[in-house]
Parts: sequence; C-alpha cells; structure tokens
Amino acid sequence: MNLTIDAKSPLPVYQQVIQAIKLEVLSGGLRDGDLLPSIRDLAKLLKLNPNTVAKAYYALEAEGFSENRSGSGSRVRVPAGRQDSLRKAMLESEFKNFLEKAVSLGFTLEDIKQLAERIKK
Amino acid sequence: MNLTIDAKSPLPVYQQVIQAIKLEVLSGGLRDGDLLPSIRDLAKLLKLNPNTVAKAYYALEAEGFSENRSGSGSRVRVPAGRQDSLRKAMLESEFKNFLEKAVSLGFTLEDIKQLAERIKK
Amino acid sequence: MNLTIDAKSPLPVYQQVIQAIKLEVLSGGLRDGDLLPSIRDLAKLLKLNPNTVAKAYYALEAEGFSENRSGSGSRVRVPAGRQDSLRKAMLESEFKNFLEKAVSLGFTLEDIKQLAERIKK
Amino acid sequence: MNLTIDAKSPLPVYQQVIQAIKLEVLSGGLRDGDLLPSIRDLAKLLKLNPNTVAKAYYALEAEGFSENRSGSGSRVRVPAGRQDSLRKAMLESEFKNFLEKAVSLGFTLEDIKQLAERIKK
DNA sequence: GTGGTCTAGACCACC
DNA sequence: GTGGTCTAGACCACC
Repeated sequence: MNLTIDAKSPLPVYQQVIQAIKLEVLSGGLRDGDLLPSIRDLAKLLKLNPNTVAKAYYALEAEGFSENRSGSGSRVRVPAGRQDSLRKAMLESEFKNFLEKAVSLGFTLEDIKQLAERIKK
Repeated sequence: MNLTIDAKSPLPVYQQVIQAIKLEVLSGGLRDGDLLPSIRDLAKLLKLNPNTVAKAYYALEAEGFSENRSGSGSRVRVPAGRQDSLRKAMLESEFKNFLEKAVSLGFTLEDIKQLAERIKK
Repeated sequence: MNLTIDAKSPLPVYQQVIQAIKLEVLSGGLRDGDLLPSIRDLAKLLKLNPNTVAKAYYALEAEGFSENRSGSGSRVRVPAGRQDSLRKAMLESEFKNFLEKAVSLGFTLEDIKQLAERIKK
Repeated sequence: MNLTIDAKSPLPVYQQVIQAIKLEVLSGGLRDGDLLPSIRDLAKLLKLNPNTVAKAYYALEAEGFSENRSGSGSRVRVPAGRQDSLRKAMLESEFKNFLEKAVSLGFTLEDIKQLAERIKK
C-alpha cells in the first residue's frame, strides 16, 4: 500500500487514511478478503496515534469496505460487482467536478479538449 | 455572486469565502475596480459571523486580489494580464488533479477520452 | 432528559448514550429541532470523558438522528413521519425478541397470556 | 444444541456460550445428567479458541449448572425443582424488560395488547 | 499479537 | 461558548 499523509491538508488525517484505503480498494490494489495492516502497524508507519487509524478503520467498516475482528485483524470486503461500479461512479463524479470548475472559470469544452491534448503528451 | 458555504467541509469557512471570490474574479464575474459586497451584507447573506468574512477579505487583500479602504468598501484589484494567466494556471492544476485520481483508480487515458465523449453530449 | 449510565453493562458506554437519546427521540421527549445538551455538559453530567460523548453524538448524526454544528450545538433531526414508524418498528422488534426467548424456554402462547394478565395489575 | 455466536455483540463470547447452554438447560433440551459436548468439539463447532469455551464451562460449574470431571467430560446438574422455578423467573424478567422498554417508548398497555393480537396469528 | 473502548488533555475553527 | 480532531496511554476480550 502506498499511503502518504499530508499534515497540512485541510482534510483530517483519519479521512486521508480512509480515502487512501478506498482508493487502494477501488484501484484493485486491495481485493476482497485481503488483510489490512494492523491498526498499530499502520499507525507506526504513518507516525499517527493508533486511535486515529482506528477511527478510519471503524469508518471503513461502517461504510462496508472492511470487516474488523478483534484478534484476527481487518479484512477488505468488496462484493465483486460493487468494485467496478464504484470505480466508475467515482471517476464520473471527479470528472463532473472538474468540468464544473472549468466552466465556472469561463472555459469552453473546446478549451478543455485543447488542454487535454497538450497534457496527454 | 454565487456563493455557497458548506459548514461540514474540512476547508475552513473563511477559506471557502476566499475561494469563491477568487473564482468569481477569475471567471470574469468580478472585474478590476468592482465593489465587493460589504462585510456585513455578505455575512448576513451567508449566515456567517462578520469576523469570518472580514478574515477572508483581509486575506484577499494580502494576496493582492482586492483593496480595502475603510469607509468606501473593498474593491477588486486585478492587473489586466494577471487574470488570464491565473485562469489558465488554475484550469491546468485542476485537470492534472483529476488525471492523477483517474490514473490511481486504474483508468487509462483511453477510458477517460470515452468518458469525456459520453458526458459532453 | 433522563440518562443513566451503567458502568457494569456489557454495552459500551457510548452506545448507552446513543440508545438513551434515541429512546428519548422515539418517545417524543426530544423533538425535531430540539437542542441536545452540549458534549461537555453531558459529559460532566454523566461523569464521562467528552470524547466518549462526542463519539455518541457523531454516531447519532451518522444515523440521521441529529445534526451537529460547531459553534451552535447539536440539534435533533427527525422527519415527522419517521418518528412514528421507527417507534412501531422498535416495539415490534422488542416483542418478537421476547417471544423468541419465551418459546425457546418452552413456554406456550397460553403461558405468556397468563403471565401478561398477572403482571398487568 | 443450537448455538450461534455473534462476534460483534458487546456481550463477551464466553458469556454468550454460558447463556446459550443455560437456555438449553432451562428449555429442557439438556437435562440433569446429560453430557455436554467436549470443550474441543464445541470450540471447533463455534470456531472459538478452546480457552474461551473452557472459561464458559468453568463458570457454569461455579454456578452449579454442571459438573466437570476431568477425563469423563462435563455433565449437566439441575436439581428437579430448580429448573422450573428458574424457567419462570427468566420469563418474568424478560417480560418486565420488554414492558419497560415499551412504556418508555410511550406505548400503553392497550397498544401492546393489540400488537400481541396481530403477531399471534 | 488483534480490534474496541475509554480517560485525560490539547488545539482548531467558528460563535 | 460550540463541535471536531488528535496524541498519549491505559485496559479489555479474544487469539
């Protein structure tokens, strides 16, 4: 897993952990049944308090992304079908987000196409 | 002006105000010399404490986006050339941001092109 | 509000707080829009750590029972219709629960009727 | 025996085991002198650590519900009269429990009677 | 070792 | 004053 925490981000640290793990799940880096690092290990790795990581794990379980069991760790839970639809939904929402900002900045779809051409290379 | 404040956002409210006004300037909704709404009026409109709005206005002035003259309100300050380059820089940064997320979700540039085709219509 | 915490209960303290507030909402003691006691006040009253009460409030908000706003406290949120259906659903579930236990103890519905007659008086 | 263990329950697992066996005894599913399953067998069946089951068995013996003789297993101990009075006491306590919750939800005895009528069918 | 709960006490943004 | 986040460190049940 490739987790980095940005202490300066306005996004609370525990939510950064949630996002990073969700991304890992959605990108296929973590699959259904995979064991997540233990709360204490991840806390040590990210130099966070175990409570902060626990909060993230708790939220992930509440959202159905994992199953935490005392004594045997936390495992990823992603019904096969769900992963793909979540992935697509997330991409679309990110893209719409971007489009909205671009449009409110006064750019046209033509401008955006040109931008895309330039950066792609 | 089209401002909406999200109290639940991790981004502090006064920074949301800053962002919204900058967007307005960059999109051309506010031009060099335009009068910003008074601190009290904007606070009332957004249901915020005037202190919060004042904090945003001071920050905008510090960044050179406005000029506050006590007694005669705050006026937008945008040197002619600057607006365009800021606008472009912001669009590029947003687009790169989106691309990064898409790639980390495992999508290819081809996937993104197709998405763009679909949404455009 | 009539909250009592049982330190010996196997139910975690923060869940006891959640239950007590939900009960208060479902019984009509707390209505939509009512202000909950502040985290600090309730913590002092129950002799708990503010974090523990905060955890309960956070969960209540996640379940849609309240809306917490920094600076202006936590307010009960119960759409008028929902309260009644939740109340009935909870009663039925409690009753079924009881019936199951009674039946597994080998009692008949006749036994239960007699018990009810006796206790009612 | 019909045992199901809920790892998420706030009630410790070994106490769930105790409860389940007591219920079995009170309902007549297990009678005086009956042999309980071996600690290892029950642990395997419930996917628990044998230590957890052993803890439950010791507690049951301490309460006088069984007699553990090393080498020849654990046998249920229920003096003839005791079973019936325990059964009744448990039912009454469960019923009072239910009534309390119903009343605190604001239901009247009339409401409860109607509920009973509906479910009975 | 594992996750879950809790206290104590700090700092933040907003009021 | 309000809720939200975070660290530090403890204890619990279960493995």
